Amino acid sequence: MEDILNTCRAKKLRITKALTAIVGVLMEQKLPVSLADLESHPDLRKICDRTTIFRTLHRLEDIGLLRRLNFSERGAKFTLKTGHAHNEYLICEDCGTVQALDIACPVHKLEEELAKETGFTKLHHELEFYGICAECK
Amino acid sequence: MEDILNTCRAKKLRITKALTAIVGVLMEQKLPVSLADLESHPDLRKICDRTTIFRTLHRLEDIGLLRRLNFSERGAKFTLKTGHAHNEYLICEDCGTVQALDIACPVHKLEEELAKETGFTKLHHELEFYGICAECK
DNA sequence: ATACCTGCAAAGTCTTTGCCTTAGG
DNA sequence: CCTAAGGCAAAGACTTTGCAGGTAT
Repeated sequence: MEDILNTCRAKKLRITKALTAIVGVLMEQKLPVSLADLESHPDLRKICDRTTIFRTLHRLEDIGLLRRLNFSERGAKFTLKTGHAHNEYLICEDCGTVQALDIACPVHKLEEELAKETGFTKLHHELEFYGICAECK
Repeated sequence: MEDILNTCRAKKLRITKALTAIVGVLMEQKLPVSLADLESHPDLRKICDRTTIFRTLHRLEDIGLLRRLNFSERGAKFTLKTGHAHNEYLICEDCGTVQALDIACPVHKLEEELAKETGFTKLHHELEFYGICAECK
């Protein structure tokens, strides 16, 4: 938590009540969350409105602390980049549940090769497996 | 083309002018396209409107001929599932260009393991690499 | 003949911006 | 103090739906 706030300070963000609350909520998430998820979170509902969350998320993204994911049909989801970020997810197309896969990155080597072959920099990836889960089948 | 239309017939879709035109345009695409891309395509612009394309895409998705992808920040993109579908893409976060990677699927084995371990069925995946391309850097 | 399909317009949903106020450094 | 951040309301950008009329089978 302090690490994150220090990075914010270093990047000239002001440490406001909203920022600390949002970072706090983001830290306790096991899965990526949407803007709407945050808006309705009890710790945020009363202290800041949607616009503040929206802009704060973008600031965090700009300074490289937050990753935006696009796997939901409608709307982005966000996850902190700190620590052991998961980049692989398993999603049921029927009930919509998402689980992070706790596996070694299966495309790390490929990513390095791509960087070499294509000249792309700052490579990262997003890998989602979709299917129908055991319950829904 | 005939294969696709036959599948449509088998699934009780009516073979309308709009359907054949949309399938035709989809077949000539090398990359996934958005609803807006289709709407402005010269072969479609005059013969059908956005709603028709929207609903046709959903019908094609329902009968399993079309895949919906979510990698663009805003709005879905679609690609036919026929033949050698690409499931891996390389995307520049600055200029937004997308290229399909012509590589052997790097997660095929993992996908089979997942099916076995989790009980998921109908597994498929979406893998996107993001970065900054050589020109934009 | 009868479902299904189409087009237009309108309603939704979620994101983004303008502008004035508040408060961090 | 000075400038970034917050809040409200309104504008955007797409997507989705209702309904009347057209068309494939």
